[in-house]
Amino acid sequence: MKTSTPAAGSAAPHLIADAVELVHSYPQMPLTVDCVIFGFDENKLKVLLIRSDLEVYKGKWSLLGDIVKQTEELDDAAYRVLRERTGMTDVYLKQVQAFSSLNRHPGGRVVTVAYCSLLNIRHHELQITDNELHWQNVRSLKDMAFDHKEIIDACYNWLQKRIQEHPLGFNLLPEKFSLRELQNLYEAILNVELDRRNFRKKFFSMDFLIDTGELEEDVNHRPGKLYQFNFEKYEKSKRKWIGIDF
Amino acid sequence: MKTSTPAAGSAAPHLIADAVELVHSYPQMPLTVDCVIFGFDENKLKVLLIRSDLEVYKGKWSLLGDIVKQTEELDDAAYRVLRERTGMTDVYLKQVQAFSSLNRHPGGRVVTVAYCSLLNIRHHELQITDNELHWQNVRSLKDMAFDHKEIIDACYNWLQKRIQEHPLGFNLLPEKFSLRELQNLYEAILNVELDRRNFRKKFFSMDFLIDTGELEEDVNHRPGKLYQFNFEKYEKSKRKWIGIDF
DNA sequence: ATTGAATGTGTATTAATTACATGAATTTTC
DNA sequence: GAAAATTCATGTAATTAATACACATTCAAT
Repeated sequence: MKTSTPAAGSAAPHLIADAVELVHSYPQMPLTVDCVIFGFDENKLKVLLIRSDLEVYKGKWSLLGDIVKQTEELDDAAYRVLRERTGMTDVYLKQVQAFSSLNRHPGGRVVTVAYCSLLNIRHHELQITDNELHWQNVRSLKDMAFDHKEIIDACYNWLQKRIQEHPLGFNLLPEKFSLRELQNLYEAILNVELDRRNFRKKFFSMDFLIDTGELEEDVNHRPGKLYQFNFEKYEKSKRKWIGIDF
Repeated sequence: MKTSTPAAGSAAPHLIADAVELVHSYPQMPLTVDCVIFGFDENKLKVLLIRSDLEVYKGKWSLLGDIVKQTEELDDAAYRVLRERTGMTDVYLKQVQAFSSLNRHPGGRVVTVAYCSLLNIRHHELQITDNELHWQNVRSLKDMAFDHKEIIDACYNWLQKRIQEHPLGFNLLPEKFSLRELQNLYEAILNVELDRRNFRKKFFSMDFLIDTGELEEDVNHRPGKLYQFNFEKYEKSKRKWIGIDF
């Protein structure tokens, strides 16, 4: 998953043995990943939660997470959680932050690395059959297990910032979307109201939207045009951005 | 260091015991922190390195890092490294990213969390007596131990981005600085040339610079005014920032 | 006193952001 | 099927921010 810098791969065996011995002397601790999985539905930003499997937290909601295996990279562990829980593979996923409070887990010292994931709540692969799972409004979280409220807050802040600088939002929408849907998404995530005309102007001037020529269906008013995001063109443009401002 | 959400602190003892048993069944692994300590000197961005203590990496430079203790938070471990190595306490320090490649350490699986630290290279508390330490130009790194080149690159990218949105840069300068020094800092970090008049206009319009009334000394040309950054005023302003752009 | 080098400031141009109003397409209502 | 209601689609003027650019001032060195 991560590009790896081979670490002294061809060094003499006794040197490696020394290093191995050193590492064996290091204190060890359990490491987990927790996925903050965002979805967008009914014009609200949602997060996917599961009932805590700990009796101490009975009834409380928690994030989807798991231990990191001895020979597993963090990204892979997070993808594994996503795959096992949602059945989805090509999902947006980024590491956000490690949390290490000593008392964050009632069972003892557990360090966790939080990941932010974005997916389309209507995606056909997404089979949330487990009735212990549910999508909850991001702004009505309370009484969560562990430090998961804090973790979600961190990921939500991260998302609010990131979505303004990178085209992440499209991961939350269907492949084809109307401009109104896109604006609703931004308004929900940023918790602001935006002027429709200026919003459209902004996105059109970026010139990354492809007009599919299709129209919305099953909508009880004049249907809007459907667009796709031109990821290919975006990748090529890669703007260099200087704008000191604080 | 981190605000901690007490985890089911008052739950029944047998429930805690269950949780403890669960955590004991988790795989464990060594965890370290690595500090990317930036300094600014001779109009160049520098990073503080130390000779690797591993024989496998004999002669190569590495970051300042250490193991995370069983009952130590990540932030505290990073601060400890800073304190022990530089003698400095009130230092800018932020977690950046965890690195977990399986082969990143020749002695076996070691996950590390990278921190970005900024300090004034001339600070009187900074005692780099150890001649195994040295400040190296960020843009002339090669042949580093572990994946430390990759870690520095990540922190450097993080810094380039962050410094445009938050007043971090001042941590690299003396308390009182000239506008020219400030501009040199930005130019060095962002690797661009900026127009002097527009740069000044920009900073003055933010209105966070305090004119100390003092002038530069020991400079063989017309001395510039010395300014301080008004952190207090900045903290109060906390602009809310909406600017979709990518 | 003259030269050199860096500081300090202002203005005109361009680009980006904001505020704001009307006509067109489609569904619902009567 | 005509009228009402709703949402889509678009343009322009005013403001604000970013950029490009030139000259007078201060101090040090000679």
